[in-house]
Amino acid sequence: MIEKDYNSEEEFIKNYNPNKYEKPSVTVDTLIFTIGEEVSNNYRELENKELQILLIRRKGHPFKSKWAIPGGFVNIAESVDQAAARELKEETGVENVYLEQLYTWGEVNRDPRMRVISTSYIALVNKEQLKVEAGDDADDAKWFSISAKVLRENKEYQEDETVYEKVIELTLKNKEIELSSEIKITKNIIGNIVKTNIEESSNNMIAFDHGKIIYYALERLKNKIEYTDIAFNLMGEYFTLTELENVYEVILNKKFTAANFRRKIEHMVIETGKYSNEIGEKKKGHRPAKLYSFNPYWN
Amino acid sequence: MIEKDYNSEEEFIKNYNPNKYEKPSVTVDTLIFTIGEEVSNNYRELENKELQILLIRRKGHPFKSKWAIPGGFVNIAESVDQAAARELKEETGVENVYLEQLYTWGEVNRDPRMRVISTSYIALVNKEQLKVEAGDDADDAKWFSISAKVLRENKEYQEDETVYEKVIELTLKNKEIELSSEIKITKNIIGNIVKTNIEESSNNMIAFDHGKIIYYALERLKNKIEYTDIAFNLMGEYFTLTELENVYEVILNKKFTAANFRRKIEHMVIETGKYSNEIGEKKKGHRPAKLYSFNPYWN
DNA sequence: GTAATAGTGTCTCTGAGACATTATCGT
DNA sequence: ACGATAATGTCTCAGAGACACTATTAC
Repeated sequence: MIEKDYNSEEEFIKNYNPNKYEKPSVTVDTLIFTIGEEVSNNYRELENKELQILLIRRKGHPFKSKWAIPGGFVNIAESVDQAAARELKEETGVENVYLEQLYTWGEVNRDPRMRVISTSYIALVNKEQLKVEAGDDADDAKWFSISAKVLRENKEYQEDETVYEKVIELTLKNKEIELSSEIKITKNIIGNIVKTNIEESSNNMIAFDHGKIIYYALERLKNKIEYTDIAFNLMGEYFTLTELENVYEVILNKKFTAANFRRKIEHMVIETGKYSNEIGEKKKGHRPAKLYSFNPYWN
Repeated sequence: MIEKDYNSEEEFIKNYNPNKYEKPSVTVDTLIFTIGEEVSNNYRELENKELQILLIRRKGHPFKSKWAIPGGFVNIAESVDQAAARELKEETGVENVYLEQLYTWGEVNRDPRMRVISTSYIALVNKEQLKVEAGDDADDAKWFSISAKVLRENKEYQEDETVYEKVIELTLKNKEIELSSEIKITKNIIGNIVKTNIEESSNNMIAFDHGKIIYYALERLKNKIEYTDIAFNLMGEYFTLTELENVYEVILNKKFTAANFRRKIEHMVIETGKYSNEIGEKKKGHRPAKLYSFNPYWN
């Protein structure tokens, strides 16, 4: 890069040509997660919880009528964070929720139209706070439950190289439709250097590389829920410990023992003195639970 | 976004105008970390280890003659990952080292010339593998040792809001020069929602927002070294457990007890049968140490 | 012998997990 | 009374940390 030697920074900037290089387009995608519940018929039983993500059916090309993570272009006058928050608000009406940058996807051929670099964000919202239940939306946005299954796992010890492969099937479904994506994770170990590669080998009705992105987000959630307090972003103001436990179980896809779970998180919550049968219409045929709130001083 | 309704995806793409929106420029910055050592005069003593980062003195505007993380524009035909690897190779000559995406910085006024979105990467290299000791480089690249000090910490419990503030002083220095940056971390807790903000309040001879980026990378390193094997990317093929311990200590800025540290990482290493006095010219006036190598099967 | 690092053994404390037991509600 | 969830107590096991101790080298 050879440039004329300007004396002052001001002079330099005045003469700078910002279109010297061909530029990629930059977009944001916001993965909106929430906890949904299936109501049960039994008056005694609690609702079944599941992790859900909001997807949008594309109206135009490319990937017309396939399902995609909501997103759009970053305007020239807004920060990338702001663009993500804007997309979130447009789609769900909510603001001031948990919003964390996930990853920037920079492969050359992600979008058939042109070179697009996309920064993805994770948003965690509590379903009670959603003004409009998405799904009524003109956009054809719907919540999909998320589940992932390991299809294959393989480790090969060669001479100078260890290769680890795992194939995951990601399933996104609701009452009307079921989407799926097969993701292959490859770890390549040579000497001390571990290289990890993620690719989407096949996919059913999911736009772009969004299956891969959802998988990546799920892994991030699993990690962060273990050592941070992000789970509380999915809770309402008051919650029972069983509800909180369900959120952990749904994201980590494993069961806890109630007694152990309570000890694990007791320093993060505050007893409110309220009970689950006092608020709302949740009359259940069993012992009412104490309602807790998040303890902002826990660490 | 109103678009004509094309019948096929091919037709749509052919007619798509990729310059409908004004685009930002996209750059990559690669934070190159290594472990450096100060040789000691005492024949018995081991070298003092320190965490170092490679910075470049800017030759042109803006921020002329200030120190910056090496980086550059993403070419239209290369992926963002490739751009980061290319920058790394240009600067240090190394390839096939650990390279991890850190974060994408998308504030509007990061660069006075124009709108620049920058994706930063962390590279971990072993100094022995560096062909050219950077610093001889025509680019005026130099290694700086990194240290961070907490200047102030404050927690305020207001009615509906908890505000936590921490001010960190980041110091980057080598024999000739000392740079510094003051970084303010603010946590804002309202209800269940925790928002974290990082800003650079002041800065001495560091270009752009690079002080903030280095701080962010340091935090990532501290986190990941605890639950992954990234530390081994900073080691050579053979190493002693004391060397490994030093790497952990330098990054985490705390001391371990040797016996405990050994138990902690024993499942990640393999005894090689070699000893530290057999390789190289490291004749030291104390008991020679066993040499270990990374155990790729540890998890 | 000395001064330095290398390496091991033991104790305590803490947190996670398994499991058993009691409490309380709506029907 | 029944069937569900709520809540607590106890035991074991594993890992982290503190600390004391022994081993081995170059000079």
